[in-house]
Amino acid sequence: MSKKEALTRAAAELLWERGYTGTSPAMILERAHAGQGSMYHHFSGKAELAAAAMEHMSDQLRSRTEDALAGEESAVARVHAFLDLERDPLAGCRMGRLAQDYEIVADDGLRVTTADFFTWLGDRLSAVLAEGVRAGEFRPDTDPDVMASLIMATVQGGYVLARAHQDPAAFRRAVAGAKQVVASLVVSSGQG
Amino acid sequence: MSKKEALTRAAAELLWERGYTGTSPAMILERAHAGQGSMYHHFSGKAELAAAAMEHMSDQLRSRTEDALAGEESAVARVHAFLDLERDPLAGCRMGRLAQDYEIVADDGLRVTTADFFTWLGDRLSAVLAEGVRAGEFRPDTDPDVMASLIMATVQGGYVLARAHQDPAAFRRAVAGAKQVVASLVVSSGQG
DNA sequence: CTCATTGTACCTACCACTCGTTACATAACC
DNA sequence: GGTTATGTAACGAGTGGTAGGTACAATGAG
Repeated sequence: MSKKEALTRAAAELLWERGYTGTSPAMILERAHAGQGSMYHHFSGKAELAAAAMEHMSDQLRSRTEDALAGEESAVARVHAFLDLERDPLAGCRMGRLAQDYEIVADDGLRVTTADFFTWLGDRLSAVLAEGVRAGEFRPDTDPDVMASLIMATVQGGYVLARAHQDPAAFRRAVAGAKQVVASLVVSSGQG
Repeated sequence: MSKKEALTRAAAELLWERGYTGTSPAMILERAHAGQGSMYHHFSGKAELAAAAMEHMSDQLRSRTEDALAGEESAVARVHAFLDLERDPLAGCRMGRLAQDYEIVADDGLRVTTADFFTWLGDRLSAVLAEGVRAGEFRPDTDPDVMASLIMATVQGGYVLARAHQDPAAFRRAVAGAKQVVASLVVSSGQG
């Protein structure tokens, strides 16, 4: 693994654990077993390294998410698969946590990475839900965009609650609610 | 206003804007027009001042929330009133954002303030929902705890999405989803 | 030899904090 | 009444350490 890659990985880990403001170049260098020169050779500074790390994380998340949302099963099954993805509630969402960081939001170059991720995720969820509506699986009055927002927000909010309580159950409870809601949209169930 | 109060207020503002890690004593002193000695006279350090500021914010939020959740209207109306409370989506939730901060979570004394707030909020929402179920307003199979979690998570997640996109509409869309869900639990509407 | 890569030394600014000090109010003594 | 204790509030200089970065020399593959 090149030093550049080691730096990117170390930065990604630390951004996840401590956020942008809470991560110093020194920490990254130590974890990557690299000297300062390496970092400032490959990257113009902390912000550019963070941007690379964020792209890395975003790619990971997209591929994991796509694994759940693609496939041949029903739309309900795929949305549930998304909600059931293995997550670490106490660690938080790699993208969501960064969106709470003042310096990330202040630097448009960094913020846009998180915004693009959530735009992509919202579009994907919305598309799957819309498919489900077209297939007659979901009630016809289902609003895919609003439901996609609700699902994303529930997951993100679940992380917040779990961290506050230091209890993964808080996350699971919120996600359970989202699953109930999705299930209640299904036409064939006795709810419609 | 005493310097102690000025310091607490300034700290509360800055914690909201920049988080715990991103707020330095120097910033607080400047905003409070206080000298360093004042701060270390009234508080043992940054953590204790932050704790006081967080209590202050928690009290504010509880009173605003209670205004919405109390009252004589129906349970649906009160939950909707809670969801419709005036908020600043781009600023984020005073408590929720801090729960994302590494140093807050690492310091149990600080974290517990956020945990207590969300415990209280969850209990209040759950109680209102349970009332609604008992009154025959909500479907009898409604799970008040899970729905309370879902509502809290949606609001918290809405903040995350709004900050990522730098667009309050993202928050409103998530909350609109929550309101639809609450409405769908109502027995008398044509949905049951 | 050359040039991308990496490490060391150094720099300025800021962080969180300690400490000695002054300002001012009330209380106690003669 | 005057003046000396006592306690609280407020101030800012100074401290050791770290943040984020620059300058430059050493290394090593082609």
